Order: sequence, then structure tokens, then C-alpha cells
Amino acid sequence: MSPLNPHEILKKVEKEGFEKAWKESSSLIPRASKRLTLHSERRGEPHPIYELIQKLRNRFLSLGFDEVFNPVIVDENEIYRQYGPEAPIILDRCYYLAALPRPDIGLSKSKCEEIEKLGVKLTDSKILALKGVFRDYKKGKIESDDLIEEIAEALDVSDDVATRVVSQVFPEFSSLRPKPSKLTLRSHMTSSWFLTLQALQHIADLPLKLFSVDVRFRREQREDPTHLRVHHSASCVVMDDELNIEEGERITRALLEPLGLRNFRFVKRKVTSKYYAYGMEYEGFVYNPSSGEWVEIVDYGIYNPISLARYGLEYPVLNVGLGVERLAMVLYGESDVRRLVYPQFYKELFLTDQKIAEALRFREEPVTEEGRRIRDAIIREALKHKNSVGPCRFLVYDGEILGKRVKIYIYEDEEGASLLGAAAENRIFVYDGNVIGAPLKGMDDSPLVRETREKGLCTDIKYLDGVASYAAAKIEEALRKGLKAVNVRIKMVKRLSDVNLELSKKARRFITSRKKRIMVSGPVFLGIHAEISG
RNA sequence: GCCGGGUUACCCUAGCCUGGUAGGGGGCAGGCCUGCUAAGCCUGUGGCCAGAUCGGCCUCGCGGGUUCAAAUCCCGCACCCGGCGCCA
Repeated sequence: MSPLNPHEILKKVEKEGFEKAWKESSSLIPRASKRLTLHSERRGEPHPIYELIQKLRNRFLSLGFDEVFNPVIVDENEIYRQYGPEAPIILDRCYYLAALPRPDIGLSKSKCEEIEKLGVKLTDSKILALKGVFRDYKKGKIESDDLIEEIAEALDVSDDVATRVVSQVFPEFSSLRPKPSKLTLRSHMTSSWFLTLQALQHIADLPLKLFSVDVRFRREQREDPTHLRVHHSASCVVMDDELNIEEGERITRALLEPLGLRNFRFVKRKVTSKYYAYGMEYEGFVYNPSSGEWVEIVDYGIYNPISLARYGLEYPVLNVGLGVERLAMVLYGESDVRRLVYPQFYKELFLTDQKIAEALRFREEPVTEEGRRIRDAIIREALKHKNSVGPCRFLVYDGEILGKRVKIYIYEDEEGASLLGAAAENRIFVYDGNVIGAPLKGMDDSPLVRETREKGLCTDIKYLDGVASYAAAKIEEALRKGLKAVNVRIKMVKRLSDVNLELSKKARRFITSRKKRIMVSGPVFLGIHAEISG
């Protein structure tokens, strides 16, 4: 049972309202009886993007660049200054910020007149009350659902009149729509660099070397294998009295070669972005061995003096911008950036055969030392006498547990049948996502069995192990409960639970969703009988 | 921005065109049958209500509509997946 039941909780909210349900909600949370482990041996797993960002930051720092936190929100006007005629195209892929306007709560004379026109006689106390309602509304003390009622009360009029007051005098209350602003989320780190450089050019020594590894935003209709709405740019600028464009390549190599990248190709862009000086924008590609393709990961250039002039910048500036996610895709050999960045949403559950095997466990197991000894004895003796022909019976254990005499037999009553069925020694294999029970020898005519044995992962679990564990656990239970006898008789096996095995929820989900199979069957046929006396 | 495909119970899926009891498989649970097995057979397996062994209602992403009747037709919305375009 899960500790919280969403269905019931929502029903309660519907019945009793949010406020009441919320106030009682803390009682729904079960208190932990033991402390959370904080200092375990298991180290948490870092996100690959942040790990790469960390490495890039360290590279920049060791190359003598100072780190900057650049503005994330940039006025659209800056884009015009930087890009000139190209700005509309750039702005097309920017997000503009919008926000809900604050309702105009001022009760101006003209508003009062309008109210009176609706046939409401205003008094000082009514105006005061109405102002109070507006204030509470703004503070969130009054919900929009209750606004009409509150206004009606404040003005001492019917709901009808109050509705007219709101819709005719204060339409801003009923329809709060987000209002767009001219502020954008930066789509390039460059948008912010101009501002930062402007602030620093006269107070910093040249060469000024700055970097920032941070997010930028692009309005994408959809995120796809190579596009995200939010991604990271590892960006740096160099401002100096003189600059050569070749420094862009040097910086790129200095950054990336220590990360193990060797094969670069740098190409002048055919079409220069307007914020770069004409013909001074280059693209850098890196060879991705896993896909065999050249991937564009870096863009560098020297800023257009016209753009610089609009910010009063008096020195040339080189800018190198590197797509962190792109680089990560090359480094981690991932073809879909969404899987890399948002594995929680995009990575399909995948379990290796090894993981599936680890998800197998016995449903019931002996918990005491003596119980485990019983289990081992059953297995040992059953294997020793497996070919004995029934009716037969073997004492496998005779001892004292908890002051009681316990005698355990394995038996076969049926005339002419062997003690163990043929499948008792079958092993559980995991092969290509399937869980298969198969014998270690024989059944060579079955291609599935042959293939599983050859290529599958063989666990050390035999059907007999599950059966013996089950019997031992049952005998322990009988001792606890004071029962006199236990009889366990396993016949034909059809599924995991028949041999006292189960798979974790996760592994079952993986197998069923991939149309894989759990094939555990065969004749086991073993009887276990315990007599408890004293 | 344009165009197309999708969302069915724990998992996978059919049904949609042509409206009429939501079918199959897997998993899980129970039963039958089974002694040399790897696909035997049957039953059950969403929620709610019900003095409740009868039974009733709801449920096919969400919300409306049409209809005697909607998973199915129509409208709107959300999310997912493709293709084109734009980019990095």
C-alpha cells in the first residue's frame, strides 16, 4: 500500500473544500521511524550537463577568464542596438515576458461617479468599505469568485448591481490577462555581454577576459532531438586594444582539448550575423566518432564596431560561444538531446538482463539460522535422492527448534514416479529481457532452450531453491503458530510464484511493456512434510 | 509558423472510417488438468454507489455538443510523437 492515496485525497478536497483538506493534510504524512541516511557509501549521480558545465568553468578559470553572472532578462531594445536590421529575425525566436497587471484599485472620483450613475448612493463609509475590498482582493484575501459578493456587501446593494459595477466600472477585475512587456529572455549570451562590457570597459584592465556558462532561451514550437527551449551556452569575451580572429580557434582548442577532443574544423561562416564585423564570424566543428559526423559546437567572431559604438564601447571584442548540450551529446555519445537533459521524461525504462536478474527474489524465505539449515537440507537431500522411485520418503532433518522436535521428510507417494520432477533443477535464465526457466542439460531439441543456455544470463536460482525456501519458511511459521504438521506439495509449475519467486514492479513493467515473456514452467513434483511434536 | 499521427484499465494493444454490451494478449490471482516441461483449459483482475449474494451508475487524455444511443461523429483544450520551416 502506498502511504498516500491521490484518489481519496482529491475526493476529500472536492467534498470539504481546499482550505479544510489542506489544514488537515499534515496528518496524512506518515512519520518516519528511522532517520534518513545522509552519509551513505553511495554517492549521488550528477547530471551530465552540470558535470560538463563544471569542467568548462574550470577550464575557463584556468585560462585566466573571470566569471560573470550576466543578465537573463534583456530589453528588446538591446537586440536592436546589437543586431540592427537583423533584430526582428532574432526577436522572432525570443520569449517576451508577460505578467498579470495589478488590478487598478484606486477609487478615483470618476470611478465613483460611474458607480453613482448605476444608481448606487455612495457614502464615505461605503467608499472606505469598497477600498477595503479592493485591498483585500489585491492581497489575495478575497478570491475572484467571491469578489461580487464582497462588493455587494460593501456597497449594500444586490449581487446584480455589484456585477454591473464590476463589469462596467471595473472591467479589469473580471478579466486579468497577462500583459506582454518589451522584456525578453536572452536568446544569446551576447545580448548580455554588451551590457556587461559597457559597465566594465573603463574600470577593468585590458585585456578583459570574461566568461559565463549559463542558460539561454529559444522559442521552439517543439523540442526535438537537437533543439531545446532552454539550453546552455559556454560563452566568453575578450576585450583588448588589438585582437586577431584566430584567437577564437585557440581558445576553443584550449577549452576542449583537455576534454579529449582532438578533431576540429573551423570554417568562416558564409553569412555573418550582424552583431559580428562583416566576414569575421567562424564556426567550429568537432568530429563525433560515434555518429561519424562533424558537429557544429562553437561559434566565434569579433563584434561589429557599429554595435559596439552604440554602447560606447571603444575596444574590439572577441566572442566565443559554445553549445554545452551539443558538446555533451558528442562526449556522451547521445543522439537525442532531450534524453540527455531530461532523462526523467524521455529515457525509456531499460533494464539489462543483469538488472532483471537482480530484480528476482524469493517471496518467502526462512529468517532463522535453523530455517536456512532446513532449506539447505531439503535441497541437498532432494538432489541426492532425485531419481528414487516412489512411493518413497526420506528424512532430511531431525532436530530441536524452540524446544520442539521437528522431523522433516521429502516424499513421493505415487507409484513409479521419481522423487523429483524433471524441471526441479531448472535454472532461471534472463535472456534478451525474457525470464526463462530452463534445464542446464537436455532438451536440446528446443531451440529456445539451446539459445537461452548459450546466450542468456544464467542465475544461480533453481526451481528447487524456491520450493525449499518456501517449505522452510512455512515450517518456521508453523513453529511460531504452534502447528503440528506442515505439508508442502509442489506439482506442475506455471509461473514465478509457483516456485516462490517474484519480480520487482519495475522489472515486471519493463517486461510487459516490451512484450517480453516470463516463461517459468515444468514438472517439479516434490513433497515436503514436517512433523512437529513436544 | 504549416501539415500529419497519437492518448483505451498494472503493461501492450483492437475497436473509430460505417455510432448499439470496451475485445484480445501479457502480467497478477484462483481453480481444473497435468510426471520430463517451454503457448493445455476455465475464471477473476478500473472506479463509485447500494441493508449491498439481486443490482445500479460512472469510466476509452480533459471539457462541451449532436443523438434514443458516443471510445466511435462535431467543436474546443491539454499533453505526446513525427514531417516541413527556422535555428545552435
